[in-house]
Amino acid sequence: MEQTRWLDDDEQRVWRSFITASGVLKEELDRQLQRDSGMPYGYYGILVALSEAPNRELRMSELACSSSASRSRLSHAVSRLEEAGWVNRRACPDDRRGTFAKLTDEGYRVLEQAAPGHVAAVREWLFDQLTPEQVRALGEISAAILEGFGASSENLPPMPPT
Amino acid sequence: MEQTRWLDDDEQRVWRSFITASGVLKEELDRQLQRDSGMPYGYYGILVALSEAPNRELRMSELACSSSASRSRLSHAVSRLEEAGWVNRRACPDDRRGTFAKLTDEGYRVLEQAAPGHVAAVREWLFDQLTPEQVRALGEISAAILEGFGASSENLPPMPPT
DNA sequence: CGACGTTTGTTGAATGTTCAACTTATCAGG
DNA sequence: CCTGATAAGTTGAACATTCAACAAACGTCG
Repeated sequence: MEQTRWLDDDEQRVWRSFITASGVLKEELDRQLQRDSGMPYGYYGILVALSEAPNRELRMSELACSSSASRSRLSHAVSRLEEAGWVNRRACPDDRRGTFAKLTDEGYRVLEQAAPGHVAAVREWLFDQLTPEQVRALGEISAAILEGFGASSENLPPMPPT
Repeated sequence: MEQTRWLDDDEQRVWRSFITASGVLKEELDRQLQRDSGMPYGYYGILVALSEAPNRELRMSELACSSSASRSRLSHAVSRLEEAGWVNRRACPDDRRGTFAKLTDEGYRVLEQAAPGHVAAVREWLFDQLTPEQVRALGEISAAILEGFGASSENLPPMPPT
């Protein structure tokens, strides 16, 4: 094995700032959504992905991809969303292994009601803190990180309806 | 109430890229640490914070701050770390409400063993994907986001020992 | 002093996530 | 057609995190 290339002080600072900032931001968004709309951030992403799909439904596997969730997480999450009446499951006719998840009308209404507060929070805590130049840079940086995981910057996930 | 200022297409792309990239990165680090060292990322941060403290111990409240954890989360986490024999609790003599958490020798050894793999992962998935200019920009962007939460860029959290 | 508000830390319940195992179905080759 | 490999989705157990409630100790100000 090779010997470790430790982070120098600058890298150290950047790394800690980044991981802390993204963590705090996500936690605050989670809290905001939970408080105002009774769902964690991840569930919001699932509803958004469904809301943008044709007929507001997707195969579980596609939904997992769109919302960056593991199959297992999605399965559990959809069960909860189904209990809440926001999503329905439907068997896939073509592939008998498959399942469709479909956003219900009520789910869509809940999403419409949740979106403004969520977007306001994203704006306040992210975009309002950055210059236009920084926003552009952040986009490129994020894309580069995703590239590193082999995730094409295509089929990116969640956000507001309309 | 005002009417919502939705994200335009560019903002949309930046936002989704950012939240996805930071999420995937954190998940991969979590998986790497769990697999190679049997602890989640948050626990690693706690051990690092302790390792950097004088005498390798801190008041629970300071530790919570240093590792960006809620009091409750920290309390549960330290209980687990204590069961693992990596951390000890000790009553604070000055303030009888207080508790010190102290990294054990074994805990330090575990941390030493975990750090190289973790740093290698951070380097591979973050720094290796970015130009030096992007790294610099990411540092400033992260600091700006933290500023927005009133968190001074001071007392930033976790990373490798030595 | 002494009452009230604050800080510190813990706890238990509810919830979310992960991992591994499993079932069922599709697909590709022989 | 049959077999083995792969893919889709679910499940349960173990674990982590959140929230609200709580207990105990400070601190302060009348």
